[in-house]
Formats: sequence, C-alpha cells, structure tokens
Amino acid sequence: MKGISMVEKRVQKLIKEAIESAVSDGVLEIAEIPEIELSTPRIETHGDLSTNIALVIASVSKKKPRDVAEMIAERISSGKNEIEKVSIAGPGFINFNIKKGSYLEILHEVYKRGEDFGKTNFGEGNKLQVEFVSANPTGPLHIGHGRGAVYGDVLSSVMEAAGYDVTREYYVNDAGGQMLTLGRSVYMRYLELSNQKVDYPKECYQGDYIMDIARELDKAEGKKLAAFSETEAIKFCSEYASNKILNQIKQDLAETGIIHDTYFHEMNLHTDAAIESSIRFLKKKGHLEERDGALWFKSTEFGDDKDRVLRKADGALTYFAADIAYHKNKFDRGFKRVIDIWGADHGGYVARMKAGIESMGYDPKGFDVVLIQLVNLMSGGEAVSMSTRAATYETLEDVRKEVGKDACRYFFLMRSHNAQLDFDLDLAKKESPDNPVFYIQYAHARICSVFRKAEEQGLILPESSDIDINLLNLPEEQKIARMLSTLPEVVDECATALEPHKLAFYLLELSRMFQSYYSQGKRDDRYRVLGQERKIAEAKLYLLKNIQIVIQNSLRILGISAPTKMEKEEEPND
RNA sequence: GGGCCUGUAGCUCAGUGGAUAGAGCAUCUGCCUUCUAAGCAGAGGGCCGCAGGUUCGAGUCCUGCCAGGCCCGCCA
Repeated sequence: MKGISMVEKRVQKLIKEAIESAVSDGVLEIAEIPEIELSTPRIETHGDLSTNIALVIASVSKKKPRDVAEMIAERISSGKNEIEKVSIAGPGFINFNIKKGSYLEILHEVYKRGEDFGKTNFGEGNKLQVEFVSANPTGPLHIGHGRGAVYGDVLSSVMEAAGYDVTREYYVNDAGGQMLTLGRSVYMRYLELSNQKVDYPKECYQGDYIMDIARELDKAEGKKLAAFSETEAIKFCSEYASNKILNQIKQDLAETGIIHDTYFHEMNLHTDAAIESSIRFLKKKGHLEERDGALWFKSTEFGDDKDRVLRKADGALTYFAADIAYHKNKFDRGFKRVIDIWGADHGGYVARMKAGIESMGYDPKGFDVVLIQLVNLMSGGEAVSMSTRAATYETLEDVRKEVGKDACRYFFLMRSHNAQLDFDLDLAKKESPDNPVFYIQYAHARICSVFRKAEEQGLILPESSDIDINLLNLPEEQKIARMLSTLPEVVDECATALEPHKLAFYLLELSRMFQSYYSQGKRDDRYRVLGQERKIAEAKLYLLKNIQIVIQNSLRILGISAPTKMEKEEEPND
C-alpha cells in the first residue's frame, strides 16, 4: 500500500520469510501473517529500522512477545544482505541496523527518474475532480478564499503526483438572488453617479469595487442603461458586473499560480433543465414532499438532521436544488472521486450534500468534503480586522502583493487545513531564515551556487554510472539519502489524508538537513564539496544534485518557485 | 441546546497505537582567511486541557467534562 523504500521492502521480505520458516518449523502457529510494519526508531541506539511484528503476533498467538521476537530474529540472516545486525529490545521490538551505504542506492533512482521521482501509482489513474474556490462573482477573493484556493490547487497537484487523473473545477453561482443583489448594487451606484439621490440599501455590497464597476459601466454603456427600465437595467448591471468580477477573480487566481481546468456555470443547470430533471427523479423515488407551499427533500431519510427545501414558497429554487443536480452531473461525467473544498462556515452543509448524492443513486463514499478553517491575518503581533460589513477586509490580492506569491502559497500550507491559521504578514515578508519559504529557497540556491563554483573549477557532474556512491561515507550523507527516498511515501500520505501540508513540512525538514550538512564544511573539510579529491567531489556533487531534484519536485507540487540565486539587498547603514 | 473543528515548551506549530514526546521562534552560550554567516552548533524550557476506559503499550482510539472558533434560514 504505502510506498516504501527498496531497503525497507527487502527487510520486510526477510521478516516474512523468517516468520514462515518459524511456522513450518512448528514453533509458531498463526492463521496468517499480519502486515509487517516497519518504523524508524527515534533513538539511534535502537537501530535504523524497527518492527513491532512480534508484539502483534504475540497478542494473537498467546505467546510471550520476547519469545516470538527471538524465534523471528534468529531466523533472519544478517551479513549477506543489507542487514548489518538484528537485535531484540524493550517489550519485543526487533531492531535492525542497516549496512552503511544501503540507503545511498536510492540516489541512482532519484537521478534516473528526475522530475518523475516522487510520483506514485496510489490513484491508479482514476478520474478525480477537485472543486475549489467557487466563490460567487460578487466581489474580490478574500484571504479565506485564498487559503482554500491554494489548498485546493496543491491538493490537486499532490493527487496528480499520486497517480490520479485530476480535473480542477470552479463552480460559478451565477443564478439566483445574489446576482440580482449585485446588479442592484451596481445600478444604485450608477444612479448616484448621475446625481440621483439614492438611499444605498444595506443589503447591497458595500465594497469600493462596486463604485469602480459602476463608473466603468457608466462610461462604456451609460446611454444604453438610461434607456432601460429598472428591471432591465439591474439585469444588465448584474451580467456586466459578474462577468467583470469573474474575470478579475480568474486573473487574481492566475497570479497566485492557480488555473482551473473547467468553469461550471450554475446557469447551465437551469437552462438545460437539469435541476427539474433531478427533482422529477427524486419525486418518483418518493424523497420529496410538499409542505407549507414549499417543496422539501426528505434528507433526514439519509442521515441529515432536518429536511431541506428545494423550491421555496415563492417558486424560486434554492441553491441546494442546483447543487444536487450539479453533483449528479459530476458523477455522470465519469469522476470516480469528487472532492469539494468549502469554508468551515459551510460545515453544516455536508450532511445534506451527502444525502443529495446518495438519494440520486450515487455512492457517497466517492465524495469528500474538506472544510478549510478560518485565516487570521497578523501584523505587528496583532490581528488585522477582516470585517466584510465595513469593507475593510483583506483581499487575497493585497496579501499576495505584499508578501509575494511564493510566501503567500507556503504560508497557507503551514498548518493542517482543519486548524485555524494565523498568517504572520511580517514573517512572510522577511528575507531571513526565520521565514521558511526563504529558508527553503535559499537551500536550493546554495546548491545551484555550488554547481556554478564547481563549473568554474572545471568540475562537471559525470554520468551516474561513473559515480562511486560509497565515497559518501559521512553519517549525514546516509541520512539525507534516506530522507530523499521517502518523498513518494510523503506524497502518498498527503493523498491518503488529503493533507498537502505534510509535504510542506517534509520540504522544510529536508532543507534543514542540507543546510546543516553544508554548514559543517565551515569547520570540517570532509564536509566540503569542492577542494576534494576528484572522485569524492563528484560523489558529493551527485548527492547535491539529488537533493536539488527532490527540492525542485516538492516545490513544483507546492507551486512555489525554485530560484537559482538569492539576490541580497544592500542593508542600509545607520 | 445540537453539529463540526481546535487544545502539545513562553510563542507558532509537527507528531501513520509503539521504546526516553519533536522542530522553529524567543532566551542564553559558542562559531566567519576557505563552496552565500541571508548560515551552523550547543543549552535551558513539558501533569500532551481535565477525568475515566480499551490495549502488552495511548499525545494518538472510546466516553464524559472544561475552554476557544465556526455553524445551526423557504440566505449563500
């Protein structure tokens, strides 16, 4: 299941054979061999790898854990394979010391696969749709949308790396009441511009952008608008404004590095009668009921807390009615899995959506909703206010322009999506190692710098078959090689848990390992890449090349750039 | 009142049921003639919210409390 390194696979096989041999020797009786889990002990004296298999077997076979461990351990040969030493410790753990150099073999695989290293077959090529952002085109994206947007984009990339065929979709709510409110808002501002006294309604959108659109509209289409009736004018304003805003949103997303494959317009569900057709289907199945003049979907039959209205007493369809038709449409398009990314404030909506999907005859197991928790912008150690009412909220655009695209993306991935995020604007802007984005990019730039220096000295990385990896005999080199080997595992973990932040943490940790390794060259010549015997220098360059590949691959998934050089700004002297 | 999320070092946070709970920041102590000191090494700092339970083993799983956030409309 989990992608594990070649070394671990072989150790696993040896353990399995030892257990089988114990069974055939008649000293152990078990129905079937449980999954053999290998873990990395935290403490170095416990070896490189450890398994709890003896503890697991002991609990089902009514034997003492240490006796079971003994039986297994004595049947595992060491010396001829990658195992240096087998030992038993604690309540019955079997610990393995791996031969120096075994982990270095991964370097050839990383190098050979290059950009593809880290990709796995976890998703088996299945079609997956990730729907995210889907903000109504009634105003600019705010910072909360930004978090969902970056999360959705990186999750999509992670799922692609994990072997899914991913479609990124944006659902545009361009039908219904909000669009009329938008149209009315713009129309009111337009009237103000033509010196008409208007009492701007408080349910209308308050942001300055409405006035900007009205001004633009007045200039371009003012004459046309004056001839319309109010109803016509509002409709016209609504369409004009929503197109305008949607284009701004698209541009905003593009500048944040996010491109959706498809935009699905709610309007289509109305025009091609998909909603009516879903309602007919549900009615035939007996899931609907007329009550108080409205049409209700009996979602409680599918585990929801209460029934939900599909058509209001005034005859208008609810957004939920459209959502049912929309999700049916998703599965009809052949997606095996559908993941919706919503703000945490929509949490109460999950049960009814699952009910809707199930009632339409689809398996809700193929459907996941990920709720993204709130973002608090922090500046100078204090929260920046984000009230929509007062229209002082921070937009995604403002934040991205302030801290840059790369920092903006990384900071949204610094926490698990189901925990609230304090976005530290000061830290995100800082060009210093406290800033994890800077630190990671600096690690990458440093590697590039070493390669530039090497080239100046006439040292160029030879074919990988000419590299003697066994010259990498420093403990840190083994550790780094081992860390590199786990990228595919990390990708699978992210994909399983739908938690791309694990990759962000992995990348930071790898960067730290490299920076530490690199810096030891200041004190200890064995750690320097250049100025070594040629063969040793080449081996070390090869290691660096591999680190560079893994950093680049990780950054690519995160959608963050990998600069080859960090330009230092001159510090002003005071 | 009900649902979802969160609670781990002074701060911000990691932590697939495993052994002695980790990192960064902050604090203190060291390290630049040599591949970028925009860096590194080291030290101190913990009833893992509280109380029970399951387990050979719980920060992790279950139950109940406590505290904070979000939600509970024929709004989206």
